[in-house]
Amino acid sequence: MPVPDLDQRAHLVAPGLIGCELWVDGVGVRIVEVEAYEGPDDPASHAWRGQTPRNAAMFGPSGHLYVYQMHGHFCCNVVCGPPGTAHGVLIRAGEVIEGLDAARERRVGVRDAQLARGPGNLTRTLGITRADNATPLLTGGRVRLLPGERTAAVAAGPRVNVSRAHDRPWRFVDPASGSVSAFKWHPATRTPKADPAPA
DNA sequence: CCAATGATCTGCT
DNA sequence: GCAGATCATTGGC
Repeated sequence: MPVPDLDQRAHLVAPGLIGCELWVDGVGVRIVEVEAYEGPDDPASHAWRGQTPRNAAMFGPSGHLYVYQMHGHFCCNVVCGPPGTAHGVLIRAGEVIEGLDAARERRVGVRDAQLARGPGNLTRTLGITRADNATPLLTGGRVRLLPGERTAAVAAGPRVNVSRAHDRPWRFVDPASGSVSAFKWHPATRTPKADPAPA
């Protein structure tokens, strides 16, 4: 699975990232779950309302990392899309394939399969922090995005814990992996059926 | 300056 | 499976 062309739109890049590898300081994971966020066109994106100090990295060149902190956890995105479009792919989960000892040390009492299951857990396992925001992924820095083995299949579905734009199936997973989080609707919008009161 | 929001995680039932 | 904790960023007064 080669690293996809990161200048494409996020929802085209996202499925191509499944099976690729993310390495930080000797710890490597195989990406098994991602979500696409398409900047100002996407109500669920941090970039929807335009550029702010926090999301500035997403407006920068593709192939860089966008790290943000929320609820006391870090989440990381691969910046992609045509220049200036602020598209990004959130890395939601991965399987640790190298550096297991270091990974286990960072997450004591957690089963191997869920060391990097969930965005916040993944960054903690890899040791990614806000200091890695806007770091380049393709030029041999501390954080590197590398090609990996091709996966048997890639499944698409609605995004997790996003309160808007559920109709876009921009969550991509490797269905063969045990490190993928369960489908779950956002608490505020979990009712798939149209809630009443149209007019 | 203050209050609300949010791409989450963990623990308990 | 569900409710609560917890923290930085944002928008408004």
